[in-house]
Amino acid sequence: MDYKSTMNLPQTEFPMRASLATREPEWLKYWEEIDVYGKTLEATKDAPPFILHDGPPYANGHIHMGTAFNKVFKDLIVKYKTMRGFYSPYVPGWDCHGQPIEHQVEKNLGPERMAEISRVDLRALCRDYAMRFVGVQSAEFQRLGVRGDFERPYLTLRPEYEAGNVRIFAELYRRGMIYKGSKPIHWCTRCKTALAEAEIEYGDETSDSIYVGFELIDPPDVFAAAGLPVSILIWTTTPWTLPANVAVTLAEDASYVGVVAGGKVLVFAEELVSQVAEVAGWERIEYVCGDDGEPARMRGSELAGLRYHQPIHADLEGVVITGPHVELSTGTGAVHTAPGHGEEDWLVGREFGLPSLMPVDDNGVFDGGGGRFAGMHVYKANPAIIDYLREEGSLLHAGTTSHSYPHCWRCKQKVIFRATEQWFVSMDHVDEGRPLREGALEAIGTVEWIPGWSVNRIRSMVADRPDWCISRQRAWGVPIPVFTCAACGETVANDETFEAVIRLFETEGADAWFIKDPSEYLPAGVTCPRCGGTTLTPEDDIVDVWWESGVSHTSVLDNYEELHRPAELYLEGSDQHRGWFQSALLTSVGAYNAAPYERVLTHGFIVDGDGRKMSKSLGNVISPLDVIEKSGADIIRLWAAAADYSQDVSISDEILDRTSEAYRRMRNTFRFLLSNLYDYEPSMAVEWEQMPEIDRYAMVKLADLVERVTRAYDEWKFHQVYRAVFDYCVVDLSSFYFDVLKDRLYSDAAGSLSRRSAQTVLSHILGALVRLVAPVLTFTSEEVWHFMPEKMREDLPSVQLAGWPVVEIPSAEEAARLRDSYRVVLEVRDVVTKALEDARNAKVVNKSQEAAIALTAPTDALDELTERGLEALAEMFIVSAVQIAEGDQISVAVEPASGEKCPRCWNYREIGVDPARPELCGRCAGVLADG
RNA sequence: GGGCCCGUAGCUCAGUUGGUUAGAGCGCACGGCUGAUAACCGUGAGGUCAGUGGUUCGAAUCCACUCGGGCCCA
Repeated sequence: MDYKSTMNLPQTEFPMRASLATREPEWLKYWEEIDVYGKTLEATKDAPPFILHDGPPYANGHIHMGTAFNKVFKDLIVKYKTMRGFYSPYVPGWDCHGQPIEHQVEKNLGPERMAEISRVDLRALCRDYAMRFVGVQSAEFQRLGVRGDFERPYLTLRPEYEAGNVRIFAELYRRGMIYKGSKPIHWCTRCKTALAEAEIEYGDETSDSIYVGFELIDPPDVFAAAGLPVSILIWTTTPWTLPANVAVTLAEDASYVGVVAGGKVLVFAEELVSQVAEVAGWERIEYVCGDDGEPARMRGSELAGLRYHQPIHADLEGVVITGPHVELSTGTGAVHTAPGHGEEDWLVGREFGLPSLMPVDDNGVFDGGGGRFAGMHVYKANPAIIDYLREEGSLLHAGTTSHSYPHCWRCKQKVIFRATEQWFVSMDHVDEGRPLREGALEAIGTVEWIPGWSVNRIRSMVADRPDWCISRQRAWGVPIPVFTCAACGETVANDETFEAVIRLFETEGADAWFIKDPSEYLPAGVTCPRCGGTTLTPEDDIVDVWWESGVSHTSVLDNYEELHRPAELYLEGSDQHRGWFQSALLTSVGAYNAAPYERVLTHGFIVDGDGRKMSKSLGNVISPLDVIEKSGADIIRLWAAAADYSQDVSISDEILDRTSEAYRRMRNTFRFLLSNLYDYEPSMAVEWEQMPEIDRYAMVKLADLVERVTRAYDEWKFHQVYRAVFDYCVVDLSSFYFDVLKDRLYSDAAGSLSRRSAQTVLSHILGALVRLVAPVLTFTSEEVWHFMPEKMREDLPSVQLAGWPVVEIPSAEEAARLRDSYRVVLEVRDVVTKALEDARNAKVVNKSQEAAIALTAPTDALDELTERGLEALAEMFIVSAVQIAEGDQISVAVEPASGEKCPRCWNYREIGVDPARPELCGRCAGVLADG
C-alpha cells in the first residue's frame, strides 16, 4: 500500500526558483497599485519621525554599483525604521546643475553652435539633459526596490530649491562671511573657469625643469668676497610663472652656501649641492670659502631681506624671504615665489605684504605684465622664456621632469594656478557671531559619526581647509545673488535685494536672472551705497554645486512638509566628508549655527575582488543593471547588507555567486516553513505549556535571534543582521530543528497536538523571519508574505506595513535553562553524527534512522540527557533507538536498529502492535485508526 | 608627499581589556538521502592572522617600518 497519501507532506506553491529578474517588476507594479509608500506614511503618521535625508546623486549617466549600494542602504534603513514604528518619509533628490552637464551639452552642440547659443538657451538644454537622467536614474533606483516619493523628488534646478541658495547666501553675507577677493585658484584656460578641488584630476605630466640664478643687488660680503656677481639659485618647473615672480623663499634654518660656476657665485642650500652639481654637470665644486678655508655658510633667516633683479623684468626688484613650505629634498632650497600663481606663494606673500602680480588673462595668454612675452600663451612662452634666460646668462640648466600635475576633469587639459576675482566664504572672518571654522568644529562635536573614526576625518578637514571659493564662471547653475554698481563697481547686496531675488527665483526660477533687468524685480530706490548709482548689473558668476547641494537642509528639509531640519541621518560614501557633509555643515552652521544632521553614517567605496577600484581600464566594472537582469535586485540588496560597509566593499562574480547561493538557502528556508503550514492557521496555536521541550527551545532560539538582529539593526551593523539570520537558517533550523521536525510534521496525525505544536513554532519563525529580512530582501519578503496563511497576514497588503516581530518567552529562567541544557545536548549530537558517519563509511547503516545508538556520558551530561527520555533523544538524533549509560566521556556506539522499517514513517520500530495494521509501527497505526 | 582608513582560510565575516592546538557559515572534496529533491543531511581538507623588526614570560591583538589597497588632499 502507498502510505504517502496518508502523510502530511509539505505543500506550497511558493516556487523554489526565485526568478527574481522577472518577478521583481511585478511586485513593483503591485506596490505602485496599492501605493505602499503612501500607506506606510499613513500608518505611521503619528509616530516619532526618523528622517533620512537623501544626498543628491549627479543627474548624469546611469547608476553604478556605488550609487546602487548607497541607495539600497538608505532604503533598508528607512524600511527598518518604518517597521519599528517610526514616521520615515524618504524624498530622493538629484543634483542637476554644474559643469559636467554643461560640458556634455557643450560637446553635443559642437563648437559652432555653442558659440552662437544664448545663455538662456544653453541653460534650457542643460535642464533637458538633467531631467532626462533624473528619469533614467529614478527608474533604476526604483528597480532596486527603493521606496520613496519618486513622484515628488527634490531637484536642485527647481525654483523653490534655487531660492534656498539665496536665503543661505543672504544670511552668510549679512554676517560678513562672504567676500570677494583675488586668489590663485586652479584655472582651466580652455574652459575659462575656476575649478574646485573636486574638479581636478591629477596625472603624470612632463614639465620643464630649470635652474635659474637671480642676481642679488646687495650680496652679503661672505659670498661677494670672490669679486664675482652673486645670484640666488632657484628651481622651477613652470618657467611661465617667472614674469610674476616677486620673491624667493628660503628655509629659515637651512644652511646656504655659495658655489662658483660660470663666472658667478650661485647661492643655494648646502644639502642640495651634490644634487645640483650632478644636474649641472659640474666636475668639481668650488665653494666660496671664508677665512678658515671652510665653505662660507649663511642661514636662510640671515639671507632674508636681500634684494635681487627680477629675472624677466630688469627694472623690478624681488625680495628674499623665509617660509615653512620650503623643501630640501629637491630643487635648490630657494623657492621662486609668485603669489599670483600658487597657493603657498599666495599665503607667504600675504604674510610679507607682497604684491600679487597676475600677467595672465582668462585664456592663459600674457598681457602687458608679461613684458616681452605679452600675447603668448603660457605654454608657448615656456621655451621662449628659457631661451631668454639662457641669453641673459641666468640659466644654469634646463631639462625636463615628470611629476603629478593637475588637469581639468572636464577637458583633461593641464590646469594653471592663476589669481582671479572670486567669491569666497571665509572660514575665519565674521562680522557678527562666531567664525565659521570655530562654529563648524563645535557643531561636529554635537553629531554622532558612524563609524567613530569618521569624526577625525571631518574634523581635520574643517580645521585645515582654506576659505571656500564658491564662484564659478559658467552658465548652468544658480547665480551669486548680488549686483554691481555700473558706475563705481561697488557690490550692492542687502536685505531688500536678497528678498527680491528670493521672490524672483521662487516664482520664475533662476533663469529670470539672465533674462530680466534688475529694475524689473528690485524695489525702487535700491542704489549703490557708495556713489548712489542706480544702474545695477547682476553678478555673472554662478555658485559652486557643492554649495547648492549643501543647502538642501533649507531647500528640502525646511520646504517639504513631511521633513524637518536637522535630519536624523545623512548617509553617503566617505568621499562626502570633503563634499556634501561639509558643504551642508558649513552652510548650516553659517546660517543657523547648528549642524543640519544629528548623525552621519559613511560607507566605503565599492572595489573589485582584489580591493582595487573599478575602472573601465582595469575592466573590472560590474554594473548593477546587469546584476539585476541576471540575478535580481534582491541579490544586490543581500550583497550590500552582508558587507561590512565601514571598509571598502568588494564585489566580484564569485562574491555575487556566493550571495546568490546564500539567497537560495534562505529562500528554501522560507519554502520549508510555508510548505509545512499549508493546513495551519493561528487559531490552532498550541500554548507554551503544552509544547514539547524542543519546541520551547526553538522558541527561545527565535527570541534570541530577534533580539540579536534588532540590536544589529539599531547599531547600524547590517552585516551582522545578515550573518545572524543566515546562520540561524542553516545551523539552527535546517540542520537541526527542521531535520528533527520532519518526522513529527509528516507522520503524526495532522491535527495532533504534537504536530500543531511544531506548526505553531514554525508559524512564529516564519512571521518573525519574514519581517527581520524584509528591509533587505524587499521583493522576496513580499513574495513570502503573500504565500503565508491568510490569517497570519493580519489583513495587511504588504509586509512593509507589518510591525517588527516580538517573540515572548513566558519565563526567562526557563529560557536560560533551555539554552544551557541544549548546549550539552547539541554537543552530544555532534558526537553522534560523527559516529553515524563512521558507521556509514563502514557500511553498517546508511540513513540515520537505520541506526540504534548506545551512548555513554559523564554524570553531568548524563543527567541532562536522561531527563528528557530516550524517545526524545532518538527524535533529536534522528535515530531509531537510544540506549544510555554512564561513562568517563561522551562516546557513541552505532549498530543497525532492531525492529523493522515501518513502510509509512520509515522508522525502524516494532511492527504490528496494532493487529488491525500488522505492517505498521504503533504510531502510524494509531494515526490511521484515528483518521 | 600629507591626512584618515583597511589588509584573518577560495568567499563573507567572528576573534572580548595581548593568554592554552586562530573560529563560524558558505564554497570545495568525499559520503548519505531520494517524503524541502535544480532541494536536504553528514564528514573532511583548507590559514607562517600581508611582510619585517621590536615591546612582553606570552601578540592576529601593542609599537615602528615595509609592501599592497581605498578615499581625500598636495
